[in-house]
Amino acid sequence: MSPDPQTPSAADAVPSHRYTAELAGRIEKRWQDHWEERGTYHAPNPVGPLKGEVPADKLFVQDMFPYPSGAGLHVGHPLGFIGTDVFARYHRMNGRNVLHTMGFDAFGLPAEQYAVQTGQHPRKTTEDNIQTYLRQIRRLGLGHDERRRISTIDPNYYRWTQWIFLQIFNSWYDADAGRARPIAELEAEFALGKRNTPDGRGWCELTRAEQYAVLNEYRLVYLSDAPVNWVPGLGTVVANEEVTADGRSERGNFPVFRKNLRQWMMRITAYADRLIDDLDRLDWPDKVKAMQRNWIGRSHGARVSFPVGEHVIEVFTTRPDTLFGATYMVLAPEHPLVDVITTAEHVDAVAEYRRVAANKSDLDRQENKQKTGVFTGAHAVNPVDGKEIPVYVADYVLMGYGTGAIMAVPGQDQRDWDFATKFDLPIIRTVQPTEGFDGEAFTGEGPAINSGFLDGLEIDEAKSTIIAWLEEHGHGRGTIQYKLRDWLFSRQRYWGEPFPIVYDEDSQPIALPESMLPVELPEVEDYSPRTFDPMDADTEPSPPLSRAAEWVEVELDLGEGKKKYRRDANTMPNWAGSCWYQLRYVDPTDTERFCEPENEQYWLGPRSDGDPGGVDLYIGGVEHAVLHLLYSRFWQKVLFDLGHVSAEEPYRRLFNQGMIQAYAYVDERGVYVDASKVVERDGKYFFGDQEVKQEYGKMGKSLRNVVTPDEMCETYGADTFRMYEMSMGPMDVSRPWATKDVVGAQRFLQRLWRNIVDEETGEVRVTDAEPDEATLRALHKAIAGVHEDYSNLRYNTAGAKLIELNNHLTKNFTEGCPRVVAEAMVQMLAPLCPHVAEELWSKLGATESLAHGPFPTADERYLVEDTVEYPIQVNGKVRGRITVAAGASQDEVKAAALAEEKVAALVAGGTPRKVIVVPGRLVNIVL
RNA sequence: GCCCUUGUAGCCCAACGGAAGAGGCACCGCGCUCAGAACGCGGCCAGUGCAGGUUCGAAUCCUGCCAAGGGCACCA
Repeated sequence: MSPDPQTPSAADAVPSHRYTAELAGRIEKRWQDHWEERGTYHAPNPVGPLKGEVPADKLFVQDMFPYPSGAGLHVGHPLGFIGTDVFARYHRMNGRNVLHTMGFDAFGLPAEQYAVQTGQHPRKTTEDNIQTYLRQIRRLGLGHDERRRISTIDPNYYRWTQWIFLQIFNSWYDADAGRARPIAELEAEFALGKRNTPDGRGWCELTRAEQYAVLNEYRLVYLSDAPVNWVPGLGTVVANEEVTADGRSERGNFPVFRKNLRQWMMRITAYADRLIDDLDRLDWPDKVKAMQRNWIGRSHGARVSFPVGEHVIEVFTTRPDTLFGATYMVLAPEHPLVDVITTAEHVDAVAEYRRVAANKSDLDRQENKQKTGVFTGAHAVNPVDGKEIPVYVADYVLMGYGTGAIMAVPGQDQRDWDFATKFDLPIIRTVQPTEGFDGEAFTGEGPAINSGFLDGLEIDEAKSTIIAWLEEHGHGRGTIQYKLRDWLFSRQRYWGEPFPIVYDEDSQPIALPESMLPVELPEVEDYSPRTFDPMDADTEPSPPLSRAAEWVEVELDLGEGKKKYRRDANTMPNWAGSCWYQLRYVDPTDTERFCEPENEQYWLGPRSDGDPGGVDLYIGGVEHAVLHLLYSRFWQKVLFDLGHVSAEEPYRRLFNQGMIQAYAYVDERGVYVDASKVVERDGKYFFGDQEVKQEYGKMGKSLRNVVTPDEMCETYGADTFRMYEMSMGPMDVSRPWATKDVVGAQRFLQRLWRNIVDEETGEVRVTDAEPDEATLRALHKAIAGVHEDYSNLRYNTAGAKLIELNNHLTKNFTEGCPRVVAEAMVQMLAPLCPHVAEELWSKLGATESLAHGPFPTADERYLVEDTVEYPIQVNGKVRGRITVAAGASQDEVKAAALAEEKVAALVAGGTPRKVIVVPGRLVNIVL
């Protein structure tokens, strides 16, 4: 073991039983082995291989699924892991059956990329990384049930990912019933004639292929030829959620192109309403709820039809009440009606405009907010007043939202106002602006004007009136529009779950039967995705699996005798495995089912009326707000609808931990220097003799400011590291890492150790003396406070209360502190610093681990004071103090306050206007 | 541009609408030491981003502004 760098020469001066990093290291290793050998953190299930005695009171705590990166951990990563561990330990000590474990989300691009660089198989690199990761987190003393470790790349795991995919594939959304149902039930409805086929023929008259084609239109997973996000630089398509606001891929930051490709989609839009509405039932941060609502983007409005000759332009608007103010219309450049309605003399101009628009990237469109457009020569008829209004083509209208066409109301919409002023189009206000309004478009509340039969109505009333009118006259209808799109579910990668789908000679997708799962990844020569020039939009994805000819071409008996089929060569996106892993944690070794219903109900089921069920506490970063958390909720709801699970939501309570950031330093050349070697002098920072500039940001290799948990454990011990990390601030606040502050946590543990153990002899130095009143008060106050703090994830204040109590002991008991106090303190310390607590607990004579308690409870007697000191305020300023019995009535306190010498002088015989007595706090006299 | 979050000692952070300080780091003094501190004791340090308002009383509630961080962004 390397010598502690901070005490280079004094090693022999250190008492042999001092709680040093070296001793902490030995203690930690010993207890980690002990826990593992005895399965201390094994949580029993009601049924199945992990069956055991289950207390009714349970707790399921989960960390967001880590990806086992090759770079290893920095001190920011375990923040959440330790947070869940403290919570789990606290509840375990208080008698609950606590499920806490950690597995790995191990498919993904980095392993593939690393494999390409090193020539190693992604499985090899991934499994190596997992071992490294496990070694790193083991050192932190996390109380995981190791039996429940899972990994998405394990065929025994992805077999069930594929199984769930098939469940979704074999379902359709019954909008009338508001839930998913098996596709077989739909087929039965067609067969019985309860439901008409698209062309009206009887179900039996259709060929099998035609029947498949009809059903495929309903499935919750379907193949689509719609435009998708193609990323040549990655060689794969990605989901909308994986495209950043500036039109680049979240991973790799490559340009994204819209391209028509045949891809798998999941019909998440069918669940849009439930995904929004059920947010109200979740204990989640408002921020995340807001982001999901935003992403789903539900807006209420109307579809309105505007005739153009014999054609009809349908628009979506959230402001049907402003229909009388529609002075022109706009089609998106890609709108199919553009070709149809453009008049001969405008054809050239329109074609030119569309050509230019097509070549603009999304970024260009966004950066240039100057309105552009061109007249089509056509006019549409406003259904409310029969007026003819011109139809334009402009790229400020997007094909991807609503109907790709709008009615323009410049009086109430700033974008339309801008366009109208530029093209000299009329502007009619249809909402009376508030007095003094001197802006352009008015978007506020007000009565309708210039709107015929709507005049005088407020916006909401006008909306419902006009919608009723539109529906009555067949010009439109009220509707709801969503921003959410279906989920693009295929990727052209090697390192992911293969689809359990084959194609027959008609290219119809056919689901493989459950008995053929898992469909395992084949070995291939070259597992790299074929990537292209990132800017080259005219490229095609080429999945690595398509090159595994002997895997793709298969002969199977799918009920029609042995036939040749072609496998789907795509793989599932990274998110697939994390959509359901909480269910597998519950039943990790079940070979018959993805999760046994009894176990699911016990750990995840609803606990009261209206409770959606789910994990009791889910901690992770906010970056998954709309990706993982939306997808996961979607899968959960499908499984719920199909009767496979009892919980409607996967994660009942969500908590976002903050990010640990760090200072970084750049020299004159702008090059980052090793942050650990920078020293501060007189408010300036120096790297050697060179002055450097301080920056602040994420921890990372490129900023040269990484601090690892390994080095913290080495230098201070895991318990000190845990203690420090939890006491830096509240869990949800981002804060800067400061290695120099860690020593505070270490000093605390040393003092606590010293209060119980003789540093010279190693003997326990507690006494059997009865603690004095003040000590009992301090103890029970700490107990009460610590309970509060642990259950509310306020570990920083819990830690402070322990320090406070320990400081009291240090000051008052130089010859050893009373045993009862020492014991309670060790128990309270255990969730934060489990190793040293176990060690002290056993030194105090225990033979059982502290993992399952006991945990002290506060005695009310010591929480109430006999006497209370009241500050007396006169007009808000403290002028004196009185001490009265705790049970004194308000009148007694008031009388005592007025009698106080300085106060009486100020009141000087007059009558105060008001005397406020706040029981237990203070008295305020208003003169 | 819109939405959300956060502004308290040199730094990280506490404080049911009720005396601004729980804890840690840094700093200073004294003690113990040949010496040192990862020891003991004690201390220094802010009036809560700014301006208003509500209230007997505001760090806390409300309004506006400023700053930092995050999300969304021509979504009709």
